[in-house]
Amino acid sequence: MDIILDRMVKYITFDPSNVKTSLTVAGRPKEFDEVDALSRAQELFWRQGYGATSTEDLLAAMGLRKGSLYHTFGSKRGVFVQATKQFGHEFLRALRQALQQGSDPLEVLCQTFRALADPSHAAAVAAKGCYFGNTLVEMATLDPEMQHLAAQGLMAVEQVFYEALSQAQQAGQLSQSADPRALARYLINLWNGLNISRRMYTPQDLIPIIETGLQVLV
Amino acid sequence: MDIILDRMVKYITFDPSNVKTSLTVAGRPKEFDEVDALSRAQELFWRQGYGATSTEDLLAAMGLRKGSLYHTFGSKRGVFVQATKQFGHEFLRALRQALQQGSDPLEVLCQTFRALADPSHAAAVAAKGCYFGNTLVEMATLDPEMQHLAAQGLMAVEQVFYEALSQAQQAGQLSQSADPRALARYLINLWNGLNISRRMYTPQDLIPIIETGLQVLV
DNA sequence: CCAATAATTGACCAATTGTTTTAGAATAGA
DNA sequence: TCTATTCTAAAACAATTGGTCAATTATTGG
Repeated sequence: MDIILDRMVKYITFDPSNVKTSLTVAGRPKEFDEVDALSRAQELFWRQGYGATSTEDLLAAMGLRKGSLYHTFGSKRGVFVQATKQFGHEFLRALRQALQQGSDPLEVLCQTFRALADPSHAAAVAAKGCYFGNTLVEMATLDPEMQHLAAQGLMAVEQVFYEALSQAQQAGQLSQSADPRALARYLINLWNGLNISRRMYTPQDLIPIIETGLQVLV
Repeated sequence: MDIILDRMVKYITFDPSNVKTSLTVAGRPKEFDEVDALSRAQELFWRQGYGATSTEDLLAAMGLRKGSLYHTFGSKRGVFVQATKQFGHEFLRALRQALQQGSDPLEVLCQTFRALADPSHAAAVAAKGCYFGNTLVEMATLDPEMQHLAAQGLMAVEQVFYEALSQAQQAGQLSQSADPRALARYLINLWNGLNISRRMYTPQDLIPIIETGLQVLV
């Protein structure tokens, strides 16, 4: 992958004499799909965290042998870094699509929070919670770089919230005196709180918490 | 300890013929203070979590040899359980004292949250965060019993919040239509959120989040 | 002093950890 | 076909993991 990317860069940037360079490269081709393998890793890290996931766990889930994993990703941590980055891209793309497409972004925003108290959603995702939040808590005292990566993810979510709130304000759904940046951060904190509270309250009990939390928007 | 407790129970409940039973018992006495040792363990679990703390880490911090640790606590998990219980008792005692003693419990409650954005507090505790919240996140998918223990701790905090809010309501500081139970849970969620948000924002940036979060109380 | 009990010590343990190595297999380009 | 390159497979690795054990030491009560 890196090799091909490297070639792509050269392909585009080099002078015309090199245009004929192939995008592929000599050598045995990969027998697995990197994106797919990272998705499996993602799932494990999401459910169990980094420390509680062993390399053997990863190998089994990704369908790889040690050689392939270490050749491609360098280390267990390397898998974690790439899986986390991939999750970030996927999650943010989906979130942006949900919040930017509807005609009423404020309503979609509220529904996004309310969905966290939906029992069906609860069964599927609540056990895992927020990938960023989990990683941030686990890595905070162990790996500053990973902590930063997780924090970056959440700040990107903040940005999406901010854009939705700005849009709502321009549409007159939000008081002109409201501060969309401050509200976005407040909502991130509500989000983060629910990542923990979900594990101690029933979906039923989460509803009033969410409604009280969203009160500041109306 | 268990032995002495057992003797204490017998001492109190048995018929007078057994009153002479000593509270101590034959055998070599413990050379370390259990409460103190658990405090050291607590500190480690708090900072690094359970998985990232090895038995060797524990032995070094607690000043014990393997034999003593396993004789007294049974397992690494046993240390975790007891350290967590001890933390719960200590933390809740301190919190109750802070909230129940002042003449203005609502004000103390707000100050408790504002303290989370105090840089000096940040340096000391923010890196570790909330023991209950951290444990809840880590144990949620690994150890249901420990998850329950951590959740219990947070629900006890909820109860302390509830009592402060009820008191404030009776004193007329809170609208009669307010629901102290719902507000207490909302505040627990604010608390839980800050346990994660603290790791991505500066203390400066936490302030408006906290103030917005406390807005529902006025 | 003796028997019973309990705590400490240090050696020992099997299993698992993340990682490396070495040999071979599969491809592209010359 | 030869060479360079990349990927895979399997074995081997040292280190660390959480935990056990037998022998010894310290205490209480009779």
